[in-house]
Amino acid sequence: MTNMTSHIHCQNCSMAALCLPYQLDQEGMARLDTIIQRHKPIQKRDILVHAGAPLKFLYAVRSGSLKSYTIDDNGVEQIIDFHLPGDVIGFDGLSENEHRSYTQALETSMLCEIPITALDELAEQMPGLRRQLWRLMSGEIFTSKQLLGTLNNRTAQQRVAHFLVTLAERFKERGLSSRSYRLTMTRADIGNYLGLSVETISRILSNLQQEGVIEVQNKLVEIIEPLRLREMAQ
Amino acid sequence: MTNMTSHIHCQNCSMAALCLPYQLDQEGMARLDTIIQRHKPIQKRDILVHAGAPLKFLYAVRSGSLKSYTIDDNGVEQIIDFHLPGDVIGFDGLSENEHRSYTQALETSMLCEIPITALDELAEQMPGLRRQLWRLMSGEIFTSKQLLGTLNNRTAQQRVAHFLVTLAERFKERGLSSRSYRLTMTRADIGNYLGLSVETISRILSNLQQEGVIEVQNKLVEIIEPLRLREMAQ
DNA sequence: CGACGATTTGACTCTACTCAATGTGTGTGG
DNA sequence: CCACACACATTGAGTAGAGTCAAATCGTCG
Repeated sequence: MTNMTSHIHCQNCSMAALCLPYQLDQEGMARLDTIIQRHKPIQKRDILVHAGAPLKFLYAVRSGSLKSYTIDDNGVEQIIDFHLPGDVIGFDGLSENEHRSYTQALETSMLCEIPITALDELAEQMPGLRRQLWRLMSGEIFTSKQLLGTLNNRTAQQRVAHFLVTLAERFKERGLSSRSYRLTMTRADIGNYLGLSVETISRILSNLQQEGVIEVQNKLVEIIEPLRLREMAQ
Repeated sequence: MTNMTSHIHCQNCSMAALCLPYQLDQEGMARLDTIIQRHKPIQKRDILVHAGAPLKFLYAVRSGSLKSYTIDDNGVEQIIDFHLPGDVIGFDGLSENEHRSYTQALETSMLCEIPITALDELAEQMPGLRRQLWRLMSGEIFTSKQLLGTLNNRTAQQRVAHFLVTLAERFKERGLSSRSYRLTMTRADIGNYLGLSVETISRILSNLQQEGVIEVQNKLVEIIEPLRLREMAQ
């Protein structure tokens, strides 16, 4: 039997428009494809990278989802990101040549492995790739600063509403339903990320459901009134 | 009379180690220097860049300090960054080719203006410059995600202590005293940045002073017990 | 089927906010 | 150089939103 993953290439990956290949021509995509390794699937709870480990690869998410977190001086986990297909993991480590956070799978996930040195060489020759790398990093800078503003000066309800809206937008970009989706992270993860307690997350999801804005069934979320939810996020 | 600023070059700039020229050799620095314009000094309250304006230049701070902020849908200012000498402003705009935030001087400040297109061309030819650009962007990604973790799940006192410690570290990197410094931003700015009210900032600075950890005299801060302050930031 | 982790709900507490009043500094114009 | 005005900062009192603690229920994976 042939390797089932052997036919996966940037050229036919549905996430290409969000990922490194964005705006590359056929030849550029083919060149990028040659340096990329397909990583074996990782299982729920598996740790992809450890904070402090040397940064040899960036990883692009092909399917599934992951969370990144740091461990602070008190040994407390602090989630800094959730990764969906098309996201590139590891940019925060480039400055020190080592990973700055842990990244753990929230479900079985498939990844592409991109060697940094080969990527640098390719970026030298391909202005389009260089621009996309800048674009991705710049976007990450903006969204994390934006998030800062979203969390500061906002109530618990606004934060949760913002979280749900942002997830919906991200799913939509990925060709998935922005109306209903599955949360692969726990309530505790969401609370940690938003700076709220588990109980508060649970209560607010219940309230939003009672008000008819969303339907929640365990991990499944359905957004009944997208506009109202968006207003609540302000 | 000759232009007083004409003798300022990357080669003799004291901020070179923090800025774009880091780890470039003499020749590389000279090449970088040719594309950089010295911007005329900007005065307190002047706005350097407006959100939405096309991104033509990055700016490096040579002296002084600035704040960056967005205006949210409710017209409320949200400060996302304070810039000190050596910092590069504008990375968050690369993804959309326009500035994503406003940047305003907190005091009279001197800036270097770096044309993006020329920088891209130079980065193509100079691997060291490319690496430093990656390093700076990556560092910004890390610190803003780190800050997220610092603000979430932390009390007002921890946030303020963290803010003071971080400023001290940044002044130290810049060859200035990490023991005493002047806050160029108002208490309201600090509160906005940390997600706290002006009153809370004021009260906490008073408390820290009463406990003998710091001395505050208006804008002047002296850190009496750096270790204790650092502990309080945890 | 059983055990453990995740989630929900309730009761009480406390931190940081708001509102209000007063004090302090800075800068401008006469 | 001084006086006045305005922005900035401090301090106090009362309040509310989110945290903590506790207990019950639900789901999932051996």
